[in-house]
Amino acid sequence: MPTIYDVARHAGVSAATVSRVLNGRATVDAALVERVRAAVDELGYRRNSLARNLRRSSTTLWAVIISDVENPFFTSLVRGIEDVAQEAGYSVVLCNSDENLDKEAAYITAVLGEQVAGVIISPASETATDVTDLLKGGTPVVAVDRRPRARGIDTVLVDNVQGAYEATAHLLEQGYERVACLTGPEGATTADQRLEGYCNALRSHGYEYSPSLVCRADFRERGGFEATLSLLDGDPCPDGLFVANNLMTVGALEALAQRRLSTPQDLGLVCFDEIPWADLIRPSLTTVAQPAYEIGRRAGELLARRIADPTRPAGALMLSTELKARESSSRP
Amino acid sequence: MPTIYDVARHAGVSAATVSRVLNGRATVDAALVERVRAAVDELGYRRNSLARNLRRSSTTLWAVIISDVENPFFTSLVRGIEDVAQEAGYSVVLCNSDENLDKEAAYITAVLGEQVAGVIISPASETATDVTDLLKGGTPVVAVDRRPRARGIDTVLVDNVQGAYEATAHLLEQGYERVACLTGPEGATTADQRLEGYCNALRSHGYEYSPSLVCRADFRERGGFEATLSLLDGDPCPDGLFVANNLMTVGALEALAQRRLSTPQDLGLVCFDEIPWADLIRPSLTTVAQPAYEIGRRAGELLARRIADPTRPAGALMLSTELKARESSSRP
DNA sequence: TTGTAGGCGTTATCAC
DNA sequence: GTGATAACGCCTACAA
Repeated sequence: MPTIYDVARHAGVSAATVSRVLNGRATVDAALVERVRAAVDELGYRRNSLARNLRRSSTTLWAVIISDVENPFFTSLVRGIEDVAQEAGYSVVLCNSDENLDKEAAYITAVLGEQVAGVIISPASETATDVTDLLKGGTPVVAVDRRPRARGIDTVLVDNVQGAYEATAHLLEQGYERVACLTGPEGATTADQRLEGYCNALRSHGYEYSPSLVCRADFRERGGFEATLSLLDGDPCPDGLFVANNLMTVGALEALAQRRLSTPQDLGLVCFDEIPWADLIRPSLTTVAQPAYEIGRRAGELLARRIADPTRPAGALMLSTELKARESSSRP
Repeated sequence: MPTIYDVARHAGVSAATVSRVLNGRATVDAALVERVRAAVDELGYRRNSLARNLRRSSTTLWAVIISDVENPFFTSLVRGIEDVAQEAGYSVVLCNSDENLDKEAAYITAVLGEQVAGVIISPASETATDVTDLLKGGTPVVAVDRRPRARGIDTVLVDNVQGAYEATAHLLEQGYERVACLTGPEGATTADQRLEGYCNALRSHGYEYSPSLVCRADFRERGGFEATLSLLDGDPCPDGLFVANNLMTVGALEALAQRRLSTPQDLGLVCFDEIPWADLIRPSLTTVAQPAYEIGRRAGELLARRIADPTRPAGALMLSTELKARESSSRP
């Protein structure tokens, strides 16, 4: 692999001049530029990013720490980030935390050593995720989806309370009277806020909150399946169900199929998170769509801006969800 | 940020010794090890990977170049790669080529400069994708999903011909008589091989190949939608349809819905690629499942092995698909 | 405008 | 077993 010195020798200039041409900063005599470019082509020179990174003590890498790339919500999110990153000249390193705090902490440490230019993280836990090491190290951080404990971090969220409110209100207004809520684990802000929205809707529509109509699971398919079965076995038996994320909804649908219950006749169903196949299943599935791609884009833009100006005050962005009423919640 | 020299001073040893302790290669006196570790903790020292990378002229990064993370097939694939990578101490950089050769080429160039430890690529084109630069630079490469032009590359594929054969044979054996095939663009090996399997099945079942029952699209939803409509308008009108990938199948389902045709009564449907919601739609969808996660794992393992021993002869792995017969192809 | 020279933080090669 | 020292390849004051 030729170095910048080989190019310099070949072009009859100094290494500094080659560097200047390559980086296009200072002005260089047109004739020299020409000779340097020719030498670069002839030798097939390519800049060694490792040396450059060390010298500049920074990389052009963004780390994205999320729980699981196989979740369509995170997939779209990552795509949004990646598109912005590419426009801004960064690459994206993927880190699946699997909601596992140890894995997440290991990634944070690794990312510190790698001197990534920035981090976008969906904190596995509001209370236990610790990004202070990153902040201390001066690494720009943007949080998405969930609010981090540390303040002063750029954040992109959706209005979970409002989204869950609309979902629940929609079911109540369709005439369902015993609407249950299947939400995520305690301590996850998304889970708690969606439960809060559910409660608000009950209250504002004159219904009483019943603990036996609320169940928590782990935001995964298996958990959704079991939790739905237990809700169906409860007393009172729900005639409506609001599920707080996409994966648990898959489990809920399986539970309903197993019990031979159909929507919207036996039970009205609304799910938080847009689902690619919501329109394809019969009956089609009513969802509270999160703008996942847009969340990713905004997070990427915030990160780029913070990298450019580390002193700017941190901002929190809250995007809206959109209720997409389909068949599963339309009371016959 | 403390450097290795700060640690050395603090522990009263040389930088070389600190390095030895940190890398655990050479044997160091137990007492010194202790002092070094204490100094590391006290100072909160963390290795600067940039300097290490430069010195060793290598990184612990794998680049994964695929067309789109939003495609569930690639998502599972990436997950498989990522899990192996983590076990082996590597991180994964994501590169979406969008099936765009320029973007792909740009990533290949970038990846060269970054001196990644290895590359896993799903080539956008068999003929036009050029990985020779990578090979010349000595970067280990593993191809997945599609066969690259250059030989001597580790490759993980599925048996597309066999999978498509089974899909088509299944439809014919169910009694569908005018089975159409919607495949991908010419030149994509996956598209061509799946078409080949379709043709083989027709022949072995005594049916004649009819050009008007074959249509090519771009492997995307929109293309699948339009191609399906044109197939339905063709003569003869198909009573069965084999769609060569997941995204086009979404388009096909939309086209069928628009025409108010239902499976399996009006038309038998089988799709290549497993689909997360295949079991949830009604009627459920018959698929030819690719072991996407497994492909990713195998590719990761091959890459790790090649990095360890760059001289080992390249191997090609072919995994099997599995026909998952569900309702959409079960002739009433 | 161009060249010289020093150093980014680490690891590997020497002597000791 | 340990310590000094020289790179790895690039960028950037500073000097010319």
